[in-house]
Amino acid sequence: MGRAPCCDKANVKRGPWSPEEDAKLKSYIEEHGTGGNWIALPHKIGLKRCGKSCRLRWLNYLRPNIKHGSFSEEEDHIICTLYLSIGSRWSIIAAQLPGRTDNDIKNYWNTRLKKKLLGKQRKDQQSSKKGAQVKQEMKREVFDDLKPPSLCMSMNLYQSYWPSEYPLILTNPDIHHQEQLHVKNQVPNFNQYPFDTTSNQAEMFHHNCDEKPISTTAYHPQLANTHYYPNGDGINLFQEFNNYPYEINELVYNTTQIEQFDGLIGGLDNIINGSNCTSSSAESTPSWGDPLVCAPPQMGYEDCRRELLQNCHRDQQPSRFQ
DNA sequence: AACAAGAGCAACCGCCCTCAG
DNA sequence: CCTGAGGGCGGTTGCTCTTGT
Repeated sequence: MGRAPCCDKANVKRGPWSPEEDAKLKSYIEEHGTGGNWIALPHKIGLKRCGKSCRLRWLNYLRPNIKHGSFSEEEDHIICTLYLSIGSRWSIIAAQLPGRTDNDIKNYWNTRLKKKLLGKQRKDQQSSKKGAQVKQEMKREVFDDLKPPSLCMSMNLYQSYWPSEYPLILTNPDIHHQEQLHVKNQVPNFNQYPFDTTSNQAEMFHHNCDEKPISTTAYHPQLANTHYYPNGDGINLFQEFNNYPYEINELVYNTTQIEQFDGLIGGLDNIINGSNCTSSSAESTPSWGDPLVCAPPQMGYEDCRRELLQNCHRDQQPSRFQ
């Protein structure tokens, strides 16, 4: 048995809202509120609209303090940084941008920011392409048919917080296609641990890193509310990374100019916690292609875990976190 | 000037989660 | 505990406007 529709689709108006409908909805909600029931709302006002449609119209367009118009550079930066950190959780990203709706941000990302990012990347690549890179690209064409190299993304997230004495090699998750992206020098060697997409990736990481590096999430417990939860054995750092959008994986995988992503990820601190990183340029505010120099973690694994748990507890998270 | 292609965005769709009965 | 309604959210669609030829 299928699910009952929320409204009689044959008898509701669809398509663009008229100014009259907007005015009706706006004045009613401003006077009476939503009443906690969107489905019943249109009947009360005499609107021939689906309740969900009313909700969407109110949230995305009619409610007060909605910001329309172009996005600022700072907003761009926040969106990109959070997208790289938490993926397409538009409502969470929107919560960091007062006046912006998740729908707005989603549209903005899909139509402009994504292209801006990829366009910049391609331009950079074209201008600096050398023989080895061409070779790598040819090799990658074969690889395109395979699973996106999600681990590259997750590894890269660590970069800003990775102690310089523990340089990284990014490795494709597919053990049969170990094309490596050298981020800094060498070691540790992830290849020695058999990898498949269903294995416990956190365990592997844990093993290799001697518990020293801490995830961005661990530094920013606010984001832990989204998905990254500690379990009894530590923090499950990787459970979401397989869901990373392909183009971001590709971007990270493809890039030889990791500094750009350092800047993005390191910028999280500026956005959420206040600065823990310093820009390598004279400006205090990081911008595109502006490498950030981040201090190595001051906290150890246990410290971070404790802090994360405290935050979970404070925010009344379910007991599974304790 | 006319047409096609592309870009931008509002709105819809449908799945998932929560919670009341 | 089970079920179904409502809300929330991410993905997608399709209309309108702009730009290029």
